[in-house]
Amino acid sequence: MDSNDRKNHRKILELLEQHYAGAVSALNFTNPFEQLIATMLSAQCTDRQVNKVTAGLFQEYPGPREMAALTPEELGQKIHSCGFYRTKSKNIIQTCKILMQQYGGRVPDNMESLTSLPGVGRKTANVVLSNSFGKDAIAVDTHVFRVSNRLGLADADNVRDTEKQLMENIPKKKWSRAHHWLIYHGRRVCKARKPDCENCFLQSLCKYRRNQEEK
DNA sequence: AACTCGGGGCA
DNA sequence: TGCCCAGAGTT
Repeated sequence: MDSNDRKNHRKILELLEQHYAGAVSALNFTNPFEQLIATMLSAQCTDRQVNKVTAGLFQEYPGPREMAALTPEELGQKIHSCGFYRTKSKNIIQTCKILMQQYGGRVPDNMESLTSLPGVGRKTANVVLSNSFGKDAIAVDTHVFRVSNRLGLADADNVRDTEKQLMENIPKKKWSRAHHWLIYHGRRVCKARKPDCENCFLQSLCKYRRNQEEK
C-alpha cells in the first residue's frame, strides 16, 4: 500500500461518486427493524422485488410484535415474489419471536446477537449495524467482494479481510455510499460473468482490466 | 466445498 | 427458454 495506491483509490471513489451520485438505494432504512427484515428478504432477489413487498408489509406489520403473530403460510404469501419464501418467512417469524422474548422487541446493535438470529448472517448484520445504528462497518456482499477486488480497493480471499481493507482504503464518511456504489457498479457494469470493461468509466484505473490486457 | 432454497425479471 | 438475483444454513 503506497501513495500510488492511495491516489488510485481516491480517483476510483471520485469517479464512482460522480457517476452514481444520483442513484439511491431502495433498500435503505433508518428503522433497524425495517432494515433487518428488508435485508433478510433481499437474499438472492432483486432490490426491486423487495421494495415492492416491504412498503405494504411494514405498514401492516410495523414491528416484531405484529410480525411474530403471522403464520409462515400467511407471511409466505406476502413475500412470495421475493423467492425462497418458505425459508425466509420461517426465519423472519422466528427472529421476530426472539426479538420479543430476548431483546424487548428491539433489534440488537451488535454482531454477535444479530448473527445469532435465524436467517441473519454477517452481511445482513453489517447492513443493519452500519445503516441503521451508525456503527463502523461495511457490509460485503458478492458484488462488493468482487468489484472491490477487481478495482484494487481490496485484495482479499474472504469477506472479513475485504471489510477491513475497505475500511482502511475508503474514508469513513463515504463508507455507506461506497457500499452502494460498488453494488450498483457490479450490477450494471462490473458483472460477475461478463464485465463490460469496454464501457467502464474506471477501466484506466482498474487492476482487473490491466491484468486482462497483459494476457 | 458443494449443495438447497425459488419466484420473477429480462435478454 | 435460460440465466441470474443487495445470502444463509446444512451436509
